[in-house]
Amino acid sequence: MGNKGENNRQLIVETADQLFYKRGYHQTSFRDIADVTGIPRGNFYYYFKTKDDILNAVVEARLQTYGEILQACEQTASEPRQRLMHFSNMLANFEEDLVQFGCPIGTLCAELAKDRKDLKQVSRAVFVLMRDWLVEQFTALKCVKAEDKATDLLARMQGITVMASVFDDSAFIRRSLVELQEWINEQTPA
Amino acid sequence: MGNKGENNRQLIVETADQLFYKRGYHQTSFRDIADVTGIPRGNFYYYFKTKDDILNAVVEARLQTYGEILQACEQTASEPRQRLMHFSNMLANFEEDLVQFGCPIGTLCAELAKDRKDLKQVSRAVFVLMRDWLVEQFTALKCVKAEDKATDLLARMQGITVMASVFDDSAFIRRSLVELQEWINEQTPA
DNA sequence: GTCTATATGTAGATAGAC
DNA sequence: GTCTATCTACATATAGAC
Repeated sequence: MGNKGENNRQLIVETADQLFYKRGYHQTSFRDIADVTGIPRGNFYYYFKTKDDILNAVVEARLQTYGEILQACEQTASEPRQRLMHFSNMLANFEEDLVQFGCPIGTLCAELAKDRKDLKQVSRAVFVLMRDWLVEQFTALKCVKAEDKATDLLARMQGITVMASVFDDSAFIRRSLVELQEWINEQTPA
Repeated sequence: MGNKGENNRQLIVETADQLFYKRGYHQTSFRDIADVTGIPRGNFYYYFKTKDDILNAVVEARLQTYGEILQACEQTASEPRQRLMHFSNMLANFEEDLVQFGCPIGTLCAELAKDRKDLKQVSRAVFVLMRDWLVEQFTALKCVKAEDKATDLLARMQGITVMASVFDDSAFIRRSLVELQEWINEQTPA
């Protein structure tokens, strides 16, 4: 009844999201997306003008997804410190994929920073979303320099993910998560 | 006198090294390397069988380069803690490129982890080189769990680089380096 | 809205003259 | 050793029938 189109569009975006993550943006072709979705290559241009437009839609979808994750962190815990704990638990929750493919957001920005700075700016919106939320939590903890703490936490998680992937070492994630959560517990009003 | 060939080979490797860093492996074509070096595309196959072989040569060259950097850290300082300080100073020394293109080794491994795990294993040799050296330094410091400390330091540096690149923020590198060096100073035998 | 056929460009790789 | 011309495959994107 005319909503088949929207279903197809969503299917393309979800599939592209996964493939951009697990193969990379440049290494994902329309053929790849067509093979997974069963939608012919030519149809893509009914929904999107260019491949870049698909990336824009993927970033929008990720903003939605990670926005919901942040909401879940808020609803599961009322105390900011516990919310940060839940946030950092993402390292454990996505352990297997992180080791194999790295962080979906970090690796996308890293890839696009090299030859598509315009798209990198688009992709980093997901990091901005998370950083802003983290600033709220550190501010609620009455930490000094909440902005710095927020970026520090993201940097710690990115570094852990990069090295875990380099050395195919999921145990490193688990060990580092313990240390990271100790660090979170040390964050006080000063 | 027959050594022109070796010069050309070295020129190809050095140019590929730079381009693989600043554009990425997959996004660097033979045409790109030919344009920079002035060597015709067809000639590449006199020196290398495949593009993958060029990557292997680039990794060998990087092992040489970073081996020399580690030697310099050793020769500049006799105390292990000071050697670690010099090592971490790489963040400041390469600040501009790190913000624009990320870490040459980290981003290469991250890219290849997605669709060329075989080449990722090759590329991570540079990390193994650095980690082994760091283990020596932390062991000389009589730290417990020197292996863990070595990987922790690499992870911290990777995370700092990723976020600095994401937010185009070289000031974040400088601030984080101060905190990282405080951490190095806290590493004691206990 | 859906699909096939195709245009246009470029990738890695090869052949063979010089 | 060096260079040009070319092969095959596949990329994004378009045209137009149904």
